[in-house]
Amino acid sequence: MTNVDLQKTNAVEPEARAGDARAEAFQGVRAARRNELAEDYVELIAELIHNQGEARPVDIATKMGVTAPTVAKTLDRLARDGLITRAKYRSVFLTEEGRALAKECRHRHEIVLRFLIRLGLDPETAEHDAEGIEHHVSERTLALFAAFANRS
Amino acid sequence: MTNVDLQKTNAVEPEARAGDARAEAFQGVRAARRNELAEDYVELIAELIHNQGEARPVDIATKMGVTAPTVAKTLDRLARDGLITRAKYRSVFLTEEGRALAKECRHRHEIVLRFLIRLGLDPETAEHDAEGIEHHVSERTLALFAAFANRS
DNA sequence: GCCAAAAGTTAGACAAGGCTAACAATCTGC
DNA sequence: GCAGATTGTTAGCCTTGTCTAACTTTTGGC
Ligand SMILES: [Mn+2]
Ligand SMILES: [Mn+2]
Ligand SMILES: [Mn+2]
Ligand SMILES: [Mn+2]
Repeated sequence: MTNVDLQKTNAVEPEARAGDARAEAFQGVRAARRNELAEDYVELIAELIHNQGEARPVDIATKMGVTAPTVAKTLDRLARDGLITRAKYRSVFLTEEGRALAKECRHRHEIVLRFLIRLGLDPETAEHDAEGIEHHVSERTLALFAAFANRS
Repeated sequence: MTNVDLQKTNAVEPEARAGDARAEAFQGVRAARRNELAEDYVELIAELIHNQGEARPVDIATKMGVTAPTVAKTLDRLARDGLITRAKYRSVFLTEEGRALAKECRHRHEIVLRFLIRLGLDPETAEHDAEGIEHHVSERTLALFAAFANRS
């Protein structure tokens, strides 16, 4: 129906878009939400590999605050999506793509965290909020956050 | 193991907590995520009622960028949760609780948006990012955002 | 080297949130 | 006041992400 309206009233529209700017914003947020878990996982996996030498499901479960079967299923999805490799009963490895994503996420996380602390937030709340906010910050916003965090 | 370690090293722990601060942060983010949709819906419904006199599912679908059946199912959940009331083939009303939540969400949204614009972001990107960030901002952070947005 | 504990997997349940297809009710313009 | 358009509902499918229960594999202390 909205589709039909669009086609009628706007037949030259380059993309068959879903309507107004609001709808686009919500669609963007939904898209971001779909990546949140993968982002948090690869970031954590990279950190575990760095700190402990390997990323074991049990540690992922502890840090994420979920049960082991939840981790197992999630890791299967990450493997399916090409972000990690794994073998039965073994610890987890990042693919090239996973490593790249982890690096990017860590970078974003870092900036958001430093920004919040610079704003005046206590480190604990900052860490908490950064963990959620990081997934919803555009490149532009990130640049502004970085500039603010680094200002003298 | 971390669990066991914790129990060993911290047997007087008041709450049987799930481990470290990290796990708590992730659990908090997951809790926030569970409320996102309800928050966006009640905020939008309040706005539609204010602007058009009523909130019709078709308009909710258009603004949210989802299909009508998705809206129907979501509205059923909101009704179950006491945030709205609805009758078949009629438009949607907020309960007292829904109205309170909508007001709070609108307030938060407003502050986050003004904050981002004040930071130097273009209004369109600001609207986009605010739509995601608003759900992950603690009271403390919101206060800092408000102070920054209102500074002279 | 055995065997118990720890870690990991598998199976299966369940809710949320998205979709399409098909049908039902309401509204509107004549 | 009816027919066609619009709006709304229902049914059913799918994926994600969580859990518990039960099983298997690995590991480590003796
Ligand atoms: Mn995060
Ligand atoms: Mn993070
Ligand atoms: Mn929002
Ligand atoms: Mn909002």
